[in-house]
Amino acid sequence: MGIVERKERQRKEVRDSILHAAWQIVHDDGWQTLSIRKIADAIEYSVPVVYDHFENKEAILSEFNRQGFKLLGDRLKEAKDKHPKAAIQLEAIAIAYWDFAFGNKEYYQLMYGLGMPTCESLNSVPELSAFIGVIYSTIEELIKEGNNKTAEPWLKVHSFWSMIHGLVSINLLSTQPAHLGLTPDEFNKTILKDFTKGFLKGLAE
Amino acid sequence: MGIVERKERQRKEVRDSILHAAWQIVHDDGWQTLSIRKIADAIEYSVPVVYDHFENKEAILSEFNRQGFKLLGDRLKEAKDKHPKAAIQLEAIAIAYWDFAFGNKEYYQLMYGLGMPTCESLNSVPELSAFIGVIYSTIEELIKEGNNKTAEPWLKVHSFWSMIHGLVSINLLSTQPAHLGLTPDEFNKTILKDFTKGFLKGLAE
DNA sequence: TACCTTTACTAACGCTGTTAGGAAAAAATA
DNA sequence: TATTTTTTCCTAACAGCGTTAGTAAAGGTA
Repeated sequence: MGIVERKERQRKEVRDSILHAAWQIVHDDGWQTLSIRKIADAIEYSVPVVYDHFENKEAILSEFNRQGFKLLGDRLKEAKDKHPKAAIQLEAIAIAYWDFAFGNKEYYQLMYGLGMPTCESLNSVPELSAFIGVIYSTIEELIKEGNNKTAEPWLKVHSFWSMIHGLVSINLLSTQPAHLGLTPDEFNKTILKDFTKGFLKGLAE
Repeated sequence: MGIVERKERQRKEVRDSILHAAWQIVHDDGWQTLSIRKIADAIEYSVPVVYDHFENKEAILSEFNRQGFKLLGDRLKEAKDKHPKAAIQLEAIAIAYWDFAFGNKEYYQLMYGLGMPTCESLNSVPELSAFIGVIYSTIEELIKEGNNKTAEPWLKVHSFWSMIHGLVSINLLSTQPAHLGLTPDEFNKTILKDFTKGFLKGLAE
């Protein structure tokens, strides 16, 4: 008699409906508004039932976190496998990464812990343009000095800023283990200098 | 008679004490635990007093957001002004940026909206290493093909990943305006390709 | 039918941001 | 100085949150 099987099946159905409802809420109103009570309401069960399937709210988020990285990995692999040469593969990976992030903002935000309280900002902070200005003026100067006069300063500024911010934020989210016998700080400053070197070469042509 | 002046001074004192208390809480236990009640408790006033000085919690965070960008801008300017040549200035800026971020984690996290619910992770997600693997294998292949055999794949992987993530997350936080007559998407994909090109050059030596 | 296990509920605890309304203190006026 | 007005500040509440203890009902077993 398949009683236990049916029970297991029903259990899984409820679990899936929790994830489905959660995703709907996140999709509609963002991670910040996701709550256990809303999920319970959506699946037409009481609150403690949710806790029979997930230890706590974080466990639900973890599930999506995993899904997100799985999906991203798959997309990168797909993009890579479309081309035979590694050089072209790398660009395809970059584009695929970009498309994933913007085609699945909810996933990406969760995966990298984006989306804190004051996130509307960035645009509305006057101090931001002042700090960008420091980078801008330096790069402007470099273009003036170099041979690559057609280089677009804004483009280069964004590239430079992005690189550093990416490096920083990845390291702020997870404490990297030691690589190559270097401390994480040494390792990352090596990346920083390596990148700056390549960046300068791109400006000097 | 300086009654209004004294009142204004006292008002400012309370306002400052709110910010001071808030900063202490954030420094001790992180942004996630900051609450109006805790602030009120720390300044030995009741909750509504806080609302006499800040419209809401976000206004307090905005204040620190501004401070953060101001401080970052100043640090970058300092670093820049220590050197005469733009090329060296740029590296100094990169290092100063890094040092600011890790010397002022609280500011940086707020400024870039880092620090969501499931942020312990990144390390504990098995799917992450799978997705990194796709990038790793491609770069490994490129090093094998190129002339720069001593290039460190891990270093390059982190550099590549950081660049894309930085670009993505900055664009997810704020919708960039159109630059150079390109849509933001076009603009950023140009950066992406430009960066990939330079990156490849660095691998080929 | 009597028993036991599973399932799902109500109700609570201690938090959160935010605000309405009233008491007390300070200042201004008479 | 006494009275009135204004400012200051607090208590208490609303509505929401994650989480859990304790209980009633339903399902399966003997």
